Amino acid sequence: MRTGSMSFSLVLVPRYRIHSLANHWDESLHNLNRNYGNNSGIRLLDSRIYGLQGGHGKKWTRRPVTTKREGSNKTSRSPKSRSIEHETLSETILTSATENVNKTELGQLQEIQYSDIQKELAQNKDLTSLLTIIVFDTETTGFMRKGDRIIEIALRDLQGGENSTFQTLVNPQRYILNSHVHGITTQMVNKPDVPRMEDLIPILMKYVRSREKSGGYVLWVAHNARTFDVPFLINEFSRCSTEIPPNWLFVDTLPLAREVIKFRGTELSSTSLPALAELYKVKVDGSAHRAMVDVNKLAMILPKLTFDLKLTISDLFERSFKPDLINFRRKKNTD
DNA sequence: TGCCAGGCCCTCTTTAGGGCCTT
Repeated sequence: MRTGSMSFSLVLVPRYRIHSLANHWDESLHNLNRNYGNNSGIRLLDSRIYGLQGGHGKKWTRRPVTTKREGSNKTSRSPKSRSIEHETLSETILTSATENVNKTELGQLQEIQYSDIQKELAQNKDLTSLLTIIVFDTETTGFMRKGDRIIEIALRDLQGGENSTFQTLVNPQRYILNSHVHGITTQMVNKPDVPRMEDLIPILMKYVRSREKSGGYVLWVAHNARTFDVPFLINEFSRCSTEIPPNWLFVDTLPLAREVIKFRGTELSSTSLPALAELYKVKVDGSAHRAMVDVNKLAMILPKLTFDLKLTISDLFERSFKPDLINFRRKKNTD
């Protein structure tokens, strides 16, 4: 098991129950400021504390590939299969027969099923008791979904509390040619103590499960998530024959930044993460383009962004998407 | 020979083109 480069943080405040978006942001921001203001509030823990020995111990169930067809980036998951997943979350059963469902029907069912989830949660007055909001970021070997690989992943549970962050390098088992961007070199990741994605995924899933509420959903938030982080995540899970849990939903903050620029005008020079950080006067110590640094930036930007746009948790949730609804279409769509 | 990222948004407009955003 390659776990040596993984780390968790212990934020020195107790966990608390989220009552509202404002409370949620305020508390999270407070924790983040407290811990990053003096850069001393986070202690890195030995990964063994979290019990990371299970990767080869068969503690986790690998699920069949359902996110990608062989030789294609298009999703192979059908709504029929998803309905099964909703019923038996831990035992996904897929058959080749699901491949034959009419495409139009599939699209309609996808929309219906997902909107049902959104409706259910959006109408739930105690939405915050069901949602875990995780800000995340990935560093990769490049921009190409097909060929490039994730080499670092970091995430922060905005609920705070013990072990609210997760960060690790990932061994892509290849040379890294864009070290000038993030400072992560081939030598740093191609080591026995750096987990490969197949080692990491079960650990990551167990970590997220430890953060999520019973019967709840996990809202993953990233900047440009829809066309960058999430497709990379989908491909990595697919390569490892593991399915992204059906209760994971994703929010892209890039469209939110575009909305802000409409009424803020030239106050926001662009919709990039650095521009947002500048607008909201967010400063985080650390190397730019390292995953946890960008996670902490976005974690501090998010409450300001939602405040500007007057978004509630329900609003944020309604803007979320499921990974299997991402269009893996070619440029100049040939569908 | 064809591929080389791709979804979204804006503009000189949508039967299109180019820039932005992510590494």
